Amino acid sequence: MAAPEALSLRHVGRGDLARKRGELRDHIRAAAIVEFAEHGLRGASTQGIADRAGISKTKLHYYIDSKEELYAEALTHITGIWADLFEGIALDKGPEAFLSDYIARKVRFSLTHPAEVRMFTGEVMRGAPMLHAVWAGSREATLRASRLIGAWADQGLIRRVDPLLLQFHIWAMTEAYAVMASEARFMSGLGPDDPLDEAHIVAEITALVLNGLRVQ
Amino acid sequence: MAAPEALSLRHVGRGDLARKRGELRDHIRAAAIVEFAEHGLRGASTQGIADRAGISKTKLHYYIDSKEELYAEALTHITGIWADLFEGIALDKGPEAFLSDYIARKVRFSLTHPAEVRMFTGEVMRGAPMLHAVWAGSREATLRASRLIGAWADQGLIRRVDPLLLQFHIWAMTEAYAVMASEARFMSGLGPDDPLDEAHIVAEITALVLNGLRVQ
DNA sequence: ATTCTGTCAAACCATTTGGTCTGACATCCG
DNA sequence: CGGATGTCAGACCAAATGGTTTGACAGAAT
Repeated sequence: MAAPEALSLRHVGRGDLARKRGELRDHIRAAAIVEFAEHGLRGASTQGIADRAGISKTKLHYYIDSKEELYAEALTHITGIWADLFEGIALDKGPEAFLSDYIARKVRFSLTHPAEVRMFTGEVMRGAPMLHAVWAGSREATLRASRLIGAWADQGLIRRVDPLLLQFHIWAMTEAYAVMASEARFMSGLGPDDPLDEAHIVAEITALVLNGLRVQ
Repeated sequence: MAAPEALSLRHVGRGDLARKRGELRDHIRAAAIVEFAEHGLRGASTQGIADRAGISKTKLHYYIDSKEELYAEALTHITGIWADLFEGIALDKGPEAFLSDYIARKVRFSLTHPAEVRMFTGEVMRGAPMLHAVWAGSREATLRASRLIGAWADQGLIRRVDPLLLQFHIWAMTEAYAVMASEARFMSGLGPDDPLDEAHIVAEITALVLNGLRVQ
């Protein structure tokens, strides 16, 4: 197999050791997420992670204890970013404003952080053995959103739907642009590195959902 | 790691060797698909495949040449089933009939063959290096469907949409019930082995799409 | 200067991996 | 019967894996 392209590691002036160390850990995690996204926990190799990070395997193990620990840390890092993404989203401006904002944020994250979404999806695909703890918290947010959607239906603002399945469907459509990005590019006639049209994607999903709910 | 449960291998009377041989290959492929779905090509082990098939590693290698060959054969097998699934679907009965049928078939396949869908999705996630040849044919069908959807819009039967993205979104929603089945069960409060409600899922996706397109 | 701490490469190690070799046994064909 | 062919388990092997040990070097503190 060809050596993977090393991520660029911006040069850090010596003297600021704590910061340098933290940045290197971030850099390693970013490299690891790409490797885990492509090969899963079992298929990922520490050598592959080191190569992607542009460091030796020894240096990698100077910063981490084990592959499993790095995997778990990357997963919680991702779920943390994910939760942060929806801080401060407006819950009280009605279905159209909320759904438009929600969909736009999800699509943007999928396009800017495809490796993160893929690694997460891979973990879910193999039964999510390490995620049930994380999900316990996320389930709360999901149920809260379900009640909100149910209330909209009560008020006649939208057609009555299964709120949980609606969320599944929005997740599926928005995350698809990370998961099956290669398929989307191929079918669209784009090259492997051409950018997907974020505004167009957001507009199409939003229109499908708003019309699908018969938002008033 | 605990030994994976071996798939049941129905006893085959001796004497019918050709049939027995073919059935054993099918049995091995089924076991391999489960292993590949869970661990990807690199993470899958031939020992794991042999264990799942309930045979020795030697016996496995008596029937296959290499892990890669088995992987490729499983992929083409899956795409073959997938193509067969849509033989004879009615193209001329208008959007509602077509979309309802299409969604129902996709959901059913995801629920009855989750490992197949997951293995395929895994391959797509890692850039689908082995699928571009397969996709060349499938792209034709996709473009044909796009023209059909465009014609519906021309006739005023549906709202105007990007036909390609509409297909992506239907794929994403329907395949999600294989890909993120564990997440769906968790969020729904179901146990890991409880069945998902196929009719309900089909109804919700179909309603979202038909309303989303403002089908007349 | 010396000692201590953080950083890192080369060599190394035990285990697991994909895959083969040898040889046994069974069945079919003459 | 006897050989040819198909089927399969156990021992085996080279390579790759995750991870450790050794020791070197740099800079800061004493």
